[in-house]
Formats: sequence, C-alpha cells, structure tokens
Amino acid sequence: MKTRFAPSPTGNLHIGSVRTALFNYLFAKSNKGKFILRIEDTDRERSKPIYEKDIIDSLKWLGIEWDKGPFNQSERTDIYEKHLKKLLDEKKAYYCFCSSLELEAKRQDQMARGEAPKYDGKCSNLPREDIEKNLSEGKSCVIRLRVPKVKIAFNDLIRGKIEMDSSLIGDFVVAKDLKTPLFHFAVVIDDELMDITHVIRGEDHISNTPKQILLQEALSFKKPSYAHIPLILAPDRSKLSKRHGATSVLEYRTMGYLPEAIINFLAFLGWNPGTEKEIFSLKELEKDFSLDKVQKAGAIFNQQRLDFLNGFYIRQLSVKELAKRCKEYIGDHPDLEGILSLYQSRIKRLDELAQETDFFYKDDISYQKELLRWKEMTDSDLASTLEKLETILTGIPEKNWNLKNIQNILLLEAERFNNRGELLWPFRVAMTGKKHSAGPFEVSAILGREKTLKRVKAARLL
RNA sequence: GGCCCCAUCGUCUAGCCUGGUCUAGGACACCACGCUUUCAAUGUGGGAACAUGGGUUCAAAUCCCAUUGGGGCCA
Repeated sequence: MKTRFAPSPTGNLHIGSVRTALFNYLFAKSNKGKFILRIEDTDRERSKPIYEKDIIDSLKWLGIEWDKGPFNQSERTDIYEKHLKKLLDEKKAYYCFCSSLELEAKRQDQMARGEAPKYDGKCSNLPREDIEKNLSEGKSCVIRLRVPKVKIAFNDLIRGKIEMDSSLIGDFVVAKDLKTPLFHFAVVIDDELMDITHVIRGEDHISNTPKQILLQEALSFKKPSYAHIPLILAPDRSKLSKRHGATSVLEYRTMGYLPEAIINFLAFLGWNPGTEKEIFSLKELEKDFSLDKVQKAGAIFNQQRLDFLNGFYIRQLSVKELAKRCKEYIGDHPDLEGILSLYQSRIKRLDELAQETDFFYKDDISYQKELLRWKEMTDSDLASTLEKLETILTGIPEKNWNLKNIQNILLLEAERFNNRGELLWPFRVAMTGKKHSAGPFEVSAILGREKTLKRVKAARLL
C-alpha cells in the first residue's frame, strides 16, 4: 500500500491540508505501507520555494515523515509531455482554439437554460491542416480530452459507491500546451508512475475523481482506491479560511501549540477510535487508525478543544522539557524551572507565558491601588494590613527565606484575620500586580527577600 | 443553474452497515458545588441532541423515500 500527500506550494501549509497529510500518513503506517511527498508545482507563477520550505518544515515539526520524496512536478514535464503526445496521436485528446470569451458566453447560455455547463466539442474534429496552421500562427490553445459518453462509478472507501454521468462533464482541458499539463493530468500520471494505491484527499475532490478516472481509462492506467475525507469547517460552517484566524501550521507553532496537541486534535476531526480513549500520540495513532472509522460529515475546527488538548500536553511535560520548549516565549531566569512549575498548569499556550510571568523579570511593577483591596476592606484596614505584612516579612532573615518558612509564618499570621484573604490577597497583588496569578508564597520565594520587601513597601506608598 | 456529497447535545463524536440491550454514551465548552488567598489544576454533580414529513416493521437514531438545511465541484 502506498499513499501520498501532494500539496501545491502556493501558500503556507494549511491546517486542513495537514490533516489530509496526517490521514495519508496514518493509513500507510497502519498498513505497513509507504507514504510519499509530492510537490505539485506545475503552476510556475504561483508556486514559490518559500512555500515549499514551509510545507517541509511544517511536516517535520509535526513528526509526519515521508518515506520518499519530495518529488517536484516541475521537474517531470518531459514525462507529462510524452503522455500528452500519446493521447493526441491516438486522437483521445485534441487541440481546442476557442477563445475564453466565446466559452464564457456559451457557458452563461447553458446555465441560463438550466443545463450543465460543458464544452460543446466545437474543435473536436478540426481538420489537421487547420490545427497545424493555428499552431504555427501561435494561436492560443488548450488540449482537451475526448470524453466518451459513459457512466463513471467508483467505490469510495468512506462513502461507498459514487456514480456520475460523463456527458455532464464534457471534453475538459487537460493541458494548456505540451509543456504545461493541468492539475488532473499531472496527478493521474504521477499516481500511476509512483504506484499510488490509495488516494486519500478532501471531499472537495469528489467531483474531480470522475475526470481522473476518465484520464486513467484513456491512458490505460490502473485505478487507485479513493477515500474522500470530510472537510474542516470554520465555526460558521463555511470553508476554513484566513478570515477565521490562523490557518497555517507554523502560525500555530508561533502561538505556542505543541505538535502533540495539533496531531491529536486533527486526528479526531473526522476520525475516532470507536472507544472512549481520546488521548493519542502519533505512534498510537499509527497503530489504531482505520479508514472505516472516518466520518462523512464536515467537522468544525473548535479551537477551545485544541486549547484543552494543548493545556493537557503542557501539563504532561516534565519541567525540564517545558523549559526546553518555551525558550522562544520566555526569558532566561536563575529559577526558570521554579517559575515554569508554577505556571505549567495555568497556561493553555506557551505564548501566554511572557505576559503571565512578567513580574518575575521586572524590578518595579505597576498596577492600580484598588487591586490590593480584598473584598470590603477599608483604606485603613488595607494600610494596616500592608504594614503588618512588611513587619512579618522583615522578620524572616535571608537565610530562612524559603517557600516552607514563608508559607508557615504567613499562614499562621493569616489565621488572626477574619479571613486569610485579608492578608494573603494584598500580599499576592503586591508581588505580582495581577488579579490572577500563582500563589504569593511561591512567588516571593522565587523573587527573594529583597524584591519582596521592596514590593511591599511600594504597595504601601500607593 | 446543473451534478455530487452530507445531516445525533453549542462543538468533536459513540451508536447506524448487522433494527429491540438507547429513559441515546463519552469528551470539549457551559453551570453548580468541593478543595482554595485569586486564577488555574483537580474531584463531584447538572443542563444539553437523533433536522422535518411520510413509509417498511410487532418494534426505527438505526432501513427506504421525499422535503428542508449545509457543503463541494463545474468558470
């Protein structure tokens, strides 16, 4: 068994495309087959090396490894030309010189009459002299496949039998000229030559499949099995696009998502193991993935679920590993691991780290005085609490400045208040300047005696 | 417009093929409570769905048809 992922390098790798890559990869792995990467860069204008790099970097980051390739279609034009010539020679394809203006007018006309828009076959039987004359004059042309009137049926591995009438398709364009084959043509040739046994792709290709089958028949190629997977949708059920936010894989990396989370999330968009297990590593997926557990209906990209999974995987990491992974998001600190262990369970994305922990990195912090107030506390209550806090903390000598001591002493003192919060809330805000944060004992232990006292003093002056 | 695909909680889905075990299960999100100085994490509990209408059948989420809705392809 052999599958392929065949993206066009005309933009950054889309998160939806990655899911297609993932399913192809998983299907190959779960069947001990091969998975290849093919770059469909026949569109010279829109294909860019930078996007090709993006595709490769994205797949590598996610751990989706290909067995062979990448193969570039742009380097295979001789092969396509050979097959195009053959079709032309066998009169299975022909040159068409109709202008796009002419075609558009006909199309409008057909649609107005409620017919399927298709080519009317005007150039299908042009005399040889006319063709040669037109070609030598450099008249603009395309190459069309001569489509016989047949019923085309294929068995989709996910949807079952799908049938279409070829008379609705008409003689479609397979190449602009001998050197520039179009999408369907290059795909069919490559899938044959690369021995692809299973084509797994988005359901937007269902309507393309009959065309490719027609080409396979014209070229006497073998037919791969097809599996059309459901599309990933935006929350409004339209196709997921830029206007819905991030779509490229590497953008997700920048936002601080872990590859483990992305893989797990994407796998469950349209697939499930049929059990209640929902946490899967790539390796586990490789074992358990199966096409007959793939859904037929489109799935909405639910970022809240991705966030949950990402938070989960962040919590699974050892603090050391977390430190390694968040280098781009947080500065160096003598007690970086201490900080991270405080925030590991509080973040869903690595990029939240900088903002949440900024007070560890600053000399002075700023915040509104109001924030120091615990519930109904009066100004004088607050002032005396802060004074008391300073006295208590000053009483802890440098050599005893550690989490255990700070916690024991403060907790004991806090019992004298009506509510612990009266002492501990202002303490925490004085340390962090934030409404929400890790606890004050842990924070001041990392901050150290000097900074802690400095911040309490600063709070008193507000 | 024509053709094709699809339809279970707000979302991802189990169940559908092989009707009865479904007073429809799980997860995310949401709400409440517990823990707690705040926020998380964590524990417990809760609300929440078979698109509609016909059929087939003793029995339909499950099979068939239609409608509606959504999506895709054709330029």
